[in-house]
Amino acid sequence: MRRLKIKEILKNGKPGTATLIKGWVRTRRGSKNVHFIAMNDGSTINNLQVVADTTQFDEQLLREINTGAALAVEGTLTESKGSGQNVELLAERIELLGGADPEKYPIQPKKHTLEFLRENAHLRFRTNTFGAVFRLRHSMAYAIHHYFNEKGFYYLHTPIITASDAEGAGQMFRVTTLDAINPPLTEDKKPDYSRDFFGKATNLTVSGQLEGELGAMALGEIYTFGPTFRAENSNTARHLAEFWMIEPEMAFYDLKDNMDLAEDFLKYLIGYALDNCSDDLQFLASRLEQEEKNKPQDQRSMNLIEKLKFVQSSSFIRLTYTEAIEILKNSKPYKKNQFQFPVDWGIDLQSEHERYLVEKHFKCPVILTDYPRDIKAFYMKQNDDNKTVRAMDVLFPQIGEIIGGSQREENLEKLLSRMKEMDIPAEEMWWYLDTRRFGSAVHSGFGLGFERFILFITGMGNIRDVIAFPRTPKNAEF
RNA sequence: UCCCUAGUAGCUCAGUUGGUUAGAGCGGCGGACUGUUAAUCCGUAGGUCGUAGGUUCAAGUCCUACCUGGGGAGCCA
Repeated sequence: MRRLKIKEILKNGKPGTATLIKGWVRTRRGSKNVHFIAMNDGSTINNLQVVADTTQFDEQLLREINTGAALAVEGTLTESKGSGQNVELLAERIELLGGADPEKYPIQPKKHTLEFLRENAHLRFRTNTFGAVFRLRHSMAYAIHHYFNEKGFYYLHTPIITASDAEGAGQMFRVTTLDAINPPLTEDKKPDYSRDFFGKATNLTVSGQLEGELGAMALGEIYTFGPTFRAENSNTARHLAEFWMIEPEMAFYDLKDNMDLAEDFLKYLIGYALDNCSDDLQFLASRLEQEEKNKPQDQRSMNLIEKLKFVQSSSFIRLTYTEAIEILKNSKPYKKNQFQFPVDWGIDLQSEHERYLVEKHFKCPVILTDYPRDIKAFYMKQNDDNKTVRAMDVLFPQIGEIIGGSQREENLEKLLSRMKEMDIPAEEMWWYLDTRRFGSAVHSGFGLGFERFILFITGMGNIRDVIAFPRTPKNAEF
């Protein structure tokens, strides 16, 4: 008999059909005559109830059907006599595929804290919450590829190992095969990377952007979607040492085209989740509502699904950094001295400033543009005012910066002079600069932190709970 | 990395100004129950109080260091 997925049975199952399922026991309740087994196979958040006539099965077998055990169940689909489900599986044959010792199995049919489940990350997929999170994560990854494919973008695989550390996007992880205790040394007693595997010092990538630009300047529109590594000692609910990033890069796009794409892209993904993941979203939404009940009234936030619909239907507010500084200087918290950090043109905005703009002033996603060039990367297009660059940051409520991007500097001389000012060795970047030497053109791109986006979509609070096996300082378990 | 905070049973927590045999709920185990919905009811076992030092007649409780988690900040996606 062919195994059916529970998702399919709950959707299309006809009473009277002989059916085989395989999955894991969520709960078992029993009485003298009948046992009820809630089965989940990961295909959906919903369980299928298996009904087993106690007298027809071996007592020892029933005893071993504990939470966490893997079973194959063959039987007849029937209309449920109880409330709570339409159909259930009347078991005729139950095979214990793998038991789960109830004294040792850590996942109980009760509410666990997210912290505890994080320590059991290998088993947390078996909970409703993490099942929902990881099905959503998959759907969003799929939707991202679908979106770009429909728009004629090409998926470009940029390297994971890179010799350039020019971008300066944070500390990098060194990749080496040199002996850690006795590396070959140069004359001035430093590790001799010329004798390393690649003949030079190499690291894990912090961004695929620079290589992405090379692809865009021939293929037109590309995107990368791969792992990214930052060796920053960041200990927050929004940072990972290993995370996934989507970086589209488009020839002939100016900053406005870039913003239009970013906004349309985010809204498409939200719409895809609403249309295709409603069971999981519904579960996460009600889970969040339970949590919100413990908070004081004024700190409660919008229902997850309402929030997604709101962002999907709103026009993101676009304004320049300079305008944002004006708004902040005229704000109540500024006048009452409630900001912890100063507000002045030229300084980088702090989270408290971004949060004020997004959550208090506009109450809507915001795209900030045209930042002072001194606080932004070398490759950003310089404005004619000689002070600002064509950068854009998309700011979301609670998450903060979810997208960072810019129009790129396509003028070779301007790019070179900026690199010189910032002490970036142009010789090592010859390949990057060649795009400006040969057939240069206006182009733009941005980076979307995948996990930060999944935080937004799922309403989860900690980035370590939206990636299967989080890598953070002092944590590389599993 | 900085500031704050926490670590007590498998899990979630209580444990008074330091004072005798460390408590509960859930989970586990045993039993009851003709269809349950994280079932219900009765019974029962289960603890080097994060680790290492120190103060004290006496430390789960006070002090120091370290480890780990959480909240906030910085860096950023």
